[in-house]
Amino acid sequence: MYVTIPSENPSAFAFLPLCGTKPPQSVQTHLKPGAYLFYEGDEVEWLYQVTSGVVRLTRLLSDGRRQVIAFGYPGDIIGFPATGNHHTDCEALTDTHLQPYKRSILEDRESDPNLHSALLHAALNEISAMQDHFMMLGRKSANEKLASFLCVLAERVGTDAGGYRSVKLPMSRSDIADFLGLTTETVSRTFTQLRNSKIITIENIHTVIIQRPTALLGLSQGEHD
Amino acid sequence: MYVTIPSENPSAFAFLPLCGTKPPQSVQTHLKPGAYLFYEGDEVEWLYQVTSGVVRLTRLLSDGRRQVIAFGYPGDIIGFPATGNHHTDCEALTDTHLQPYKRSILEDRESDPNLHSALLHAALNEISAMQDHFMMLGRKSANEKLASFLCVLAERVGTDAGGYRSVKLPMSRSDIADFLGLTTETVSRTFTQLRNSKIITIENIHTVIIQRPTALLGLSQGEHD
DNA sequence: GCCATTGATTGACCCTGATCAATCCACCCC
DNA sequence: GGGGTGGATTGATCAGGGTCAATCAATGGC
Repeated sequence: MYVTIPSENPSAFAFLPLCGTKPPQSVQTHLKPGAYLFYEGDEVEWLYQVTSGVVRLTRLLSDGRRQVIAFGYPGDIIGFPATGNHHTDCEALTDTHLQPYKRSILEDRESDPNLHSALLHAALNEISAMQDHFMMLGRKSANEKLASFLCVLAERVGTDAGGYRSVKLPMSRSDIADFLGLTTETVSRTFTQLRNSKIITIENIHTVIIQRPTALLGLSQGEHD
Repeated sequence: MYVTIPSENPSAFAFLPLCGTKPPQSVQTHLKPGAYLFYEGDEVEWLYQVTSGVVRLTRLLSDGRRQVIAFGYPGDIIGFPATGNHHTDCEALTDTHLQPYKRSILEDRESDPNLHSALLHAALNEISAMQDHFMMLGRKSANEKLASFLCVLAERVGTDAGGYRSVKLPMSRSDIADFLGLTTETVSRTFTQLRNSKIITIENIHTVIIQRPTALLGLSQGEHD
């Protein structure tokens, strides 16, 4: 999941045609919170589609700075191989179920044409979403970043809570910070600001309710207050 | 071209197997400086590989903020379609020659298997390079950003100039700024800093010579001074 | 139940990079 | 050659967000 420009609203995350064949023993299809699916440098053997749960893809700099590349929500494909190796670490944030696809399906067109085509389109959508995310990282303020993030989550995985939209945040504040290019302190302060201006309520640390979605959307697009 | 982590050094930008067939009249294969290849929203009919010259891909926010998504250097593929429409504007910065590929080659596996496979790999490499670029936009200082940018350019398109590496910068300072998530003033000041610390010399506004490549690489990775 | 641990929040302060404004410079056209 | 134009540089100032540090709150172990 990337923070894309709301107006575009691709939203059409479709589940790929799942292959009916049972995956071999060697593949992970279920992760407990905190479990790692792969590490940076590992050989890519499988792509995965998240079917339930949330994972986090991170990249580290030698001095410890971290960037959360993406969160993997149901429907998302993770593990696209450029060279033969993973470029990120992947950790489960919640109980997560995965549908594995052999990497060769992407490279070898014959084995399963439909799946090949579906994975290809997922890769192309990924490129497009990442382009939008550049704008967010490079050009948006802390306010706009967090508002955009909440808008995208509300749209994609929000649930109804008494007429309002409720958003679960399985990740920590520092995960959010490293995703948006901020610090935990700034993320925390920005949450507080949104709460004080009655745009959201913070039910608990992992759940926010969006009280004024239009105001939030406005903020995400650069309107002040 | 994205600003990737230098140590990885993919660098292996290979030209695709060019199709021998003459492209139809309707396609652009040559652009003069300032000419646009496509605009955001245009229908994607062709992918292009830059064979010579440099193009710039940009995305605009309604309030005028701009993000340069990428520069297209020889070898780069531009115009990957997610939906059927372009998500960026594309302008030539120099005299540019392009090799067009029908979009259908990506989607239709039959027409040209080799080319299909080559384009697919280009797309996967693109994803990987963009992930590195996230780190740069989200987590690097102005110094590190510009140093990284110059390192990547030196590696990729630098030429020899009396034992030193000379780098042509066909883009304006504000293009660089919008690419790195900075302002033109900051880019300009950072160039001046690099010049004052004798890491580069600025031959003219569009050409820099790298005097101390190791120092520049160090800066790009977060070493101070 | 009590304390230790870890993450979140808040506060005080500072610094990097943005903003606003004033030259400067290269290039071009008469 | 003179002057006009637009991008680049430099300067002065400001502010958004980072840093450092002090609570606060939730969780877990004993």
